[in-house]
Amino acid sequence: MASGSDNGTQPERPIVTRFAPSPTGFLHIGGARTALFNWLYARRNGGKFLLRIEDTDRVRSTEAAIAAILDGMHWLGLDWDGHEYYQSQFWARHAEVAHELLARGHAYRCWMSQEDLAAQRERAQAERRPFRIESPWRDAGKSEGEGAFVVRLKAPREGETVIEDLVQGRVAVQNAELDDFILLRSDGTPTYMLAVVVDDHDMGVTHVVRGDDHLNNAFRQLAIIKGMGWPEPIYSHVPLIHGQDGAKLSKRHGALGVDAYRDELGILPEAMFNYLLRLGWGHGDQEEFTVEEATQVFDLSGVGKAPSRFDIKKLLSLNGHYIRHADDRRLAEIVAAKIGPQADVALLTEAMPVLKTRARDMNELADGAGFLFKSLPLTMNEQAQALLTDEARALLARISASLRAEEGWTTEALEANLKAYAEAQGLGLGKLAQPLRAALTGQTTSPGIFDVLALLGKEESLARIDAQAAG
RNA sequence: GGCCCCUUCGUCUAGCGGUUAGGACGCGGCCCUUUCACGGCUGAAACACGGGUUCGAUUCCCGUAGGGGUCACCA
Repeated sequence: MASGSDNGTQPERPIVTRFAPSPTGFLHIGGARTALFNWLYARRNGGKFLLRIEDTDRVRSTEAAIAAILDGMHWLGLDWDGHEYYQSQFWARHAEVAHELLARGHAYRCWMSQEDLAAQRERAQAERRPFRIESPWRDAGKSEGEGAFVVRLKAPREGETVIEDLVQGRVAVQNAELDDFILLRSDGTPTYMLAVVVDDHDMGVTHVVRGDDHLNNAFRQLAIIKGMGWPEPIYSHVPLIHGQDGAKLSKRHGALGVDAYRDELGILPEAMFNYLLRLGWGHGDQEEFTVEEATQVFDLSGVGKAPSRFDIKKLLSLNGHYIRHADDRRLAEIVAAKIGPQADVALLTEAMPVLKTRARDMNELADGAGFLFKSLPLTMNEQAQALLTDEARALLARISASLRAEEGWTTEALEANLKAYAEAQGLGLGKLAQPLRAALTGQTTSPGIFDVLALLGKEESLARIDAQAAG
């Protein structure tokens, strides 16, 4: 089978991928999909999938965000190998590498002030030429400046850097475009650019799968990797996910954490898994994938290069599909938690087969189950109220009498009973079903009326009917 | 603006020189039917544009337009 599982660069090494979120927010759709692709690629190829929390930004990183990310990954079934890594633990190592680069002549100390830099930038702007930092310290040899300094990479200026990206294909950039970015800040702390490279190397990461907003960074990072003489990872830059309007999905743009999809929108993890898998990736005409199937056929070479839009309608549709195929007891437990203490898991489980074809998310499912736990007097919605005309109430009274005589209170017996009654009265079934539905549920939509009767039980059914019956 | 990437129905996608351009979501219709769903059938709906290359381009190349990403002592 054709496969992008390796492009020949490091064929001997076992595959290691990683997901490296920064814990400044919750696990968002885009991050979840990146994690999913990394996980699938590792699982598909018998490799390892690692998790590294990029908590270098101590101010913005929070414990709550870390917990939410781990929780979201557990929910989606994305398990990582070994313990999770924390980038902040490796500061000393990052600095060590920076000094190694210094020693090798691939980096230099720079005493340029931020003011000097701003002036340089302004001048470039005034002359309408692209700005690229030009530090006088790049080739200053052993000379030293005064006070605080940063360590900059001495980026190559000749030639070009090429990446054979599993998703993007061959991408080349002129080295003249690269700048002497900062490795170590003036307070001695490492920048992200240095830290990722060092950590990925130290963790043995062979395949870097991430959002394509990092594509440009890859060229810079490669300069560090080459400077250290380390093996180059194989990159896969996955296109970003956009919102319905085509704009980048962001926090202020309706992006939610996966926990919100679970708790507020009532999405099942298998639906989210499947939706994310199919967003940006395809495998022939297949729409539905079990986790097992996905780990057998997923390949990064099947990931498209264009960004894709998040479509809640399709997610919901898939979710409805998975609800219909989900275990009744499991669904009942989730619904019971939404309904509250009056919910009865056993009854919900029994009702689930006729409930679950009518819901696309767990909230709808809970709403649909609501009638089971109502108590008299029932609250009627407007349409139900309108159905209960005097004529209908009179009919209910007669049906009540007929039903009272029913001994076998099963769906089948009730169906036979009511059909016989309707026929005897020369009425269509619809004539009695709707008033019954209104009386029994307070609504005009519900599962089949015989099922409703059976689920409610004889006593409760009759009580609800009698409450609306007249004449 | 510089650099990089992208462009098949409204959306997610299949396609990898020759197809009636396929599937899914959504939308319309029909069937099933006690309501609403589910399910089944069916309809409308796309190769951004312009040049090449070729016997033949959705497919390969180059432009144009449009979209996206990135240009920090953030990650």
